[in-house]
Amino acid sequence: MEKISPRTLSGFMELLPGRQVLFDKMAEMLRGSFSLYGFTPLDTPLVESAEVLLAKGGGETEKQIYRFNKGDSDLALRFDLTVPLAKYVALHGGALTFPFRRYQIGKVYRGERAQRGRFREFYQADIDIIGDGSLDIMNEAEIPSIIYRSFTTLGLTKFVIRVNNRKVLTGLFELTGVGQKAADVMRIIDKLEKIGINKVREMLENEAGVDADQAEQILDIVTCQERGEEPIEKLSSLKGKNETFDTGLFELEAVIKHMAEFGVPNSHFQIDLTIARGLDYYTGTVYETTMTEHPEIGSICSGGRYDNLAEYYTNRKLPGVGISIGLTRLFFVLEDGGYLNDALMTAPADVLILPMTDDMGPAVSLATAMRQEGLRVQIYAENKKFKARLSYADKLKIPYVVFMGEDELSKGLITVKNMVSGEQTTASAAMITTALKDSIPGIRSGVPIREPKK
RNA sequence: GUGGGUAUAGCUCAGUUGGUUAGAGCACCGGAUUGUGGUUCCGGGGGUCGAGGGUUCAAAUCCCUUUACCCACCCCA
Repeated sequence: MEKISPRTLSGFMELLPGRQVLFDKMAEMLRGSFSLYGFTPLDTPLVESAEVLLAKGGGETEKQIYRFNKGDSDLALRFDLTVPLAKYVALHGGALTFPFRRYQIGKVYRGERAQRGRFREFYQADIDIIGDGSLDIMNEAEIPSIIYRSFTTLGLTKFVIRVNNRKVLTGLFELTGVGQKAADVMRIIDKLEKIGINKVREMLENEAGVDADQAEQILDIVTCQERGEEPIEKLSSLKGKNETFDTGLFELEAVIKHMAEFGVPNSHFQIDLTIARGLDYYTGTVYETTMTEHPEIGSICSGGRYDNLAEYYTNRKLPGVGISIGLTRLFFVLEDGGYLNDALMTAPADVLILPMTDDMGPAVSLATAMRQEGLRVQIYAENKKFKARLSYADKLKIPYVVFMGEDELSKGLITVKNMVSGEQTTASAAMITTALKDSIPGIRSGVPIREPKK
């Protein structure tokens, strides 16, 4: 029979068991961090009606979304976790308590060309705080501290949380007379770090149709940091001329001030007037977190404030603030930096039982008794050679193997072998179970270094 | 959607100006060692050279087409 060649689609990721364990550890640590801030877990469907997901319409989303029909239904895969959240709060708002704080870790889908750090299927970890009618700016300052805690908990130190405020930019554009072209100007300004000031100047003039002196005014403000100027001071000089600008500046100052109180050290955040985007529903504060040692991978966590998340689904006004962490990207950064290593590796079982007689009964009873005590146990029931069985334990890094052979069973005993030290002990099942129970918690947190063979 | 690159064993890759039966390392299986793994040694299985067509006495190698993947742009986590 002709075989179909097994393959995984481009941009989709599959991990081998060892790395999957590490990925799950990473997700678990993030959940731990999020719950410290009082967020509740949420899960929503991967598939939604296309009408719901495309409510906003137009733009990149429409081009990149996976969309398909099943019977008469027009369906789509979610391309982020924020739109489904909007639907969720619009639908269940009556039953939720606001401000609603939820976290969600799940896969999202984008039908774009895959490349380094860009996947078609990837995990996002989102946290959002949704208010009913209003939401205090304090929440916008708290979000970066959650990023800070989450990343440092994972062991990361080399990252910067950049903060900006869209109202500041919008106001600035109005002030310089390019308000009509705000979207294009923002898009181009956002490229500053990547392509440099000269190309940006060129693009502003050629693509956005901005006058040379208008471009100069904007660039003067936006790149002030590179010249060693203090952004807040620079912006303050423009105060009182545009309402949107003033509001944005006030918010930016407040966020910066409270962020410090929330414990984000100066070294890990900066005002960056060039970050503008993320998805386009943001209306005020925006965040973008990049890894100092992996600029090529792009933003690993971004988000911001949106004034009316659910406007396409309800008349109820539900402002919010949130961020999205690109877990799949984060995982590669963590692996590359050696943050996920054997110290975090956990074997799938604590004990492997090898029944060596035809009667599996005693092995099954022992497994049941050990599981009752909280030990993670596998029975190796296959009729393979002894060395193959031990090799199985070795490959899976299972730390203890129990032998149940004629010799032991006839005396009512069992033998346990410590796969790390090679030591073997023969004793009653009860004694061994108790001894393992005491030693396992330490083992489970990581596989100890194997002693060299003599 | 646009541009560039790559495609040889399960994986990572060699393969000379086209020239006998296409190789290595890792992985896998067996043996040395029938109740003792991770080391070592010996042996073994596994390939329509991505697919289709062409040039040639002869193609993994040269040409054309096509597909997939990778990288970059757009955009983004």
